[in-house]
Amino acid sequence: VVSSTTIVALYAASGQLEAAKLVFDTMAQRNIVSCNTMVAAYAAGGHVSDAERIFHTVMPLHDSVSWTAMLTAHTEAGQLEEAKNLFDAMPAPRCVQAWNAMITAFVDNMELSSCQFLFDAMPARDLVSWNAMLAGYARSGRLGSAKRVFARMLERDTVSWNTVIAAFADSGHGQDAMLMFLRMLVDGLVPNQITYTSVLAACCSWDESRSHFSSMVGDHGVGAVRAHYSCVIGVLASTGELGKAWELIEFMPFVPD
RNA sequence: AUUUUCGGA
Repeated sequence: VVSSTTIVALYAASGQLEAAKLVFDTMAQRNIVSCNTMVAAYAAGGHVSDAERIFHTVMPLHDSVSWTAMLTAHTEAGQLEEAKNLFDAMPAPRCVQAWNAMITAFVDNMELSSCQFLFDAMPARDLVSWNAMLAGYARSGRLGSAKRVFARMLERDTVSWNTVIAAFADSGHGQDAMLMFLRMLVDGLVPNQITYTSVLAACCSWDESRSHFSSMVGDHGVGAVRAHYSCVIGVLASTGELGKAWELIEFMPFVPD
């Protein structure tokens, strides 16, 4: 059961929902973990009714992972009301992950006041709760509130930093994004592919882009993806260096998008 | 072995 479940999870993680389903359907036995894995797989693919079928008719018992996975299925499908109902129907005590999933459901629907209410009401908050709240304010463009949340965080990880850096970069505050990036490095956090998507977009010259690009690959071992090239091309376009931009498009090891 | 937070799809 364990090895089959692992295979289901691996297929799901690589987006091969059909293969995951095939393995799950042909398993000799299933337990709560394998069912949870399949519910999560359907959730990620936006297949709510299939997730519900497993949740309601295949599984005899539910644990907190089952409930949280099902809640996420509704969120992914844009069903906020159903997500709320499921959250209310969950047996207490609800795990922190369920609270976090519910906060995310409100974030996806831009209901920031409900997010804040849940965040304040939950019995205990972890780093993910803080990051979810931060992402809510960042995504809705409420930079002031985002900064306030960030400042109040006692612990920050790469996700937290990525969220604020992206918030600044996306709102045209490139300088602030770069400053936050430097603070991130000073704090000893490890930048990843997502960090650099914002950092490269926040650059304002070819020299700056080039220096961050080589530091990305050389110092931090982050592989360049097409999005990184797109950011640099965007910088070149914004500075009017169209010749260089075209040259980079031809030079980059990706099909242009 | 499974669920919650950041970019992209």
